Amino acid sequence: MDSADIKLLKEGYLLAALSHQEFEEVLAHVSVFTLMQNECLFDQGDPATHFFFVLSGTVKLCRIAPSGEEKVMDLVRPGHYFAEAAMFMGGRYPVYARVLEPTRLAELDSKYFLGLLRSNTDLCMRLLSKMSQRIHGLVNEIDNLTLQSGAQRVIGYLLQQLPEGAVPPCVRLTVPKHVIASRLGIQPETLSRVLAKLRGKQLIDVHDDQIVFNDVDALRCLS
Amino acid sequence: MDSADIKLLKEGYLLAALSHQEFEEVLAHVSVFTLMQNECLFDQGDPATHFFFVLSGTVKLCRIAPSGEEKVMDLVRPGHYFAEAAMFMGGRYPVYARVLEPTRLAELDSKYFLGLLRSNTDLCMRLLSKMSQRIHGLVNEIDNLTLQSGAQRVIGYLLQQLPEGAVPPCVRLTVPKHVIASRLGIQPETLSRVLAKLRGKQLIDVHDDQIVFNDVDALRCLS
DNA sequence: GGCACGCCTTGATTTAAGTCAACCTGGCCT
DNA sequence: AGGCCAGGTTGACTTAAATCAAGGCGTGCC
Repeated sequence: MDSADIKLLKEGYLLAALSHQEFEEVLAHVSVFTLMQNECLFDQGDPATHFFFVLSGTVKLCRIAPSGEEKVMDLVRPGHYFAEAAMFMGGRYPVYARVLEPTRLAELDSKYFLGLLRSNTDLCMRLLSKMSQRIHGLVNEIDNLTLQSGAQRVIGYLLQQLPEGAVPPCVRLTVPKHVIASRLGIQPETLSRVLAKLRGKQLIDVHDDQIVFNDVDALRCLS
Repeated sequence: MDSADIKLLKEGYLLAALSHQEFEEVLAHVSVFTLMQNECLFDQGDPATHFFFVLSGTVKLCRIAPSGEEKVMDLVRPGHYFAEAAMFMGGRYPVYARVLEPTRLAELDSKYFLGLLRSNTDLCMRLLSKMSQRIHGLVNEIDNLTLQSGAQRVIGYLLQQLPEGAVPPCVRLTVPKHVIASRLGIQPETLSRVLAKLRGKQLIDVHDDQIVFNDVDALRCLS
């Protein structure tokens, strides 16, 4: 664990509220390791003994429905925590976690962290706020899934990925397209067709995983 | 505000962790009032100065999409809080709230309650747990909306409404059908057709808002 | 090299659900 | 009573997306 890792970890919202001393204590309870592509971190239904922070790479959180079909619930990128909700539940992981590429993770002990929370009210408040935001985000996602068409969801996703100052405006898809499709609740074929149609309208150019936006405003209108 | 109200309020998860004395203090900051059918409690975008608890009746939480379409996000029944997430955000209500029938509400001051939280860690922990559960619930709803058909969602909703020990197994729909349809992300016509089809298969009997289940196991298989 | 495999694309077809429209019913109003 | 309106149902039609099927293309491996 190098100093860049430590900086990243400290900036994550769960630990940002800690005093320097508290943070050092937490560090002593963190273990860092790397998983290879496609390795599984935990299975849906495993006891939630730990929660995690992504240092580099990408973690895919998936849920398997009773029917056997599976749905990508989240793609966790560097600088973000995951599985912390399961910690408060004190139960089991409601999803399984697999890495999409070689991924460095920090693993934190749930019991230890719960103890820490009990002794730090401010931290609690920040957490409450963060979790509200997450709820807000999920509510928005439900919006998207019910009130918007597949094409609108694709455009919304692309615009969301767009970095602020990019000139010309473009994005690089950092995960396979079929993963994006699942996240948007559509089939890979449909995603492919939507992109083809946008390309036909000259609104975007697609070269493999590079997407250039020719008319951001027009796209924004469509979403 | 009678003793039944007070009991209900105290059993709600937000206040359950309070000591008797703290609870009495909170009571002094609660105001109770009744809204008539279709009255609006707050609008989407209003500053989130209060959060609420339903003593009797039903509150509909709706979100209006940029396109102008609207979607029922939640139906809050007696014994449940709502708008507490907005309190932690410290911003504005992301939904509007309207009552579906004459409804008694308890209104709590956000600033006061935040102060209380700062002085009570246990309460924080309970809240964190509850909010995790809510997140869990929303994740499940996203499941439903993406990998289940409309018919499956309808069946799932009906089974969820089914009281434990009802013989014969039946439910009464306590809200208008078009509201249920919106909540399930389908059109009223589709809901009507799904129910008609289930009736055709002898799986249920429908008499207005009374629905009798003829074969719960078969339904469970279909969901 | 040549073959297999994963990922993506494209076309043809099917299906689920939305839309549009007509109609029925019961409650409510003057 | 008569008329009106909201809520619900049903039918015909349209549309969006899933499904099925084929083929392209790059990568890795024997």
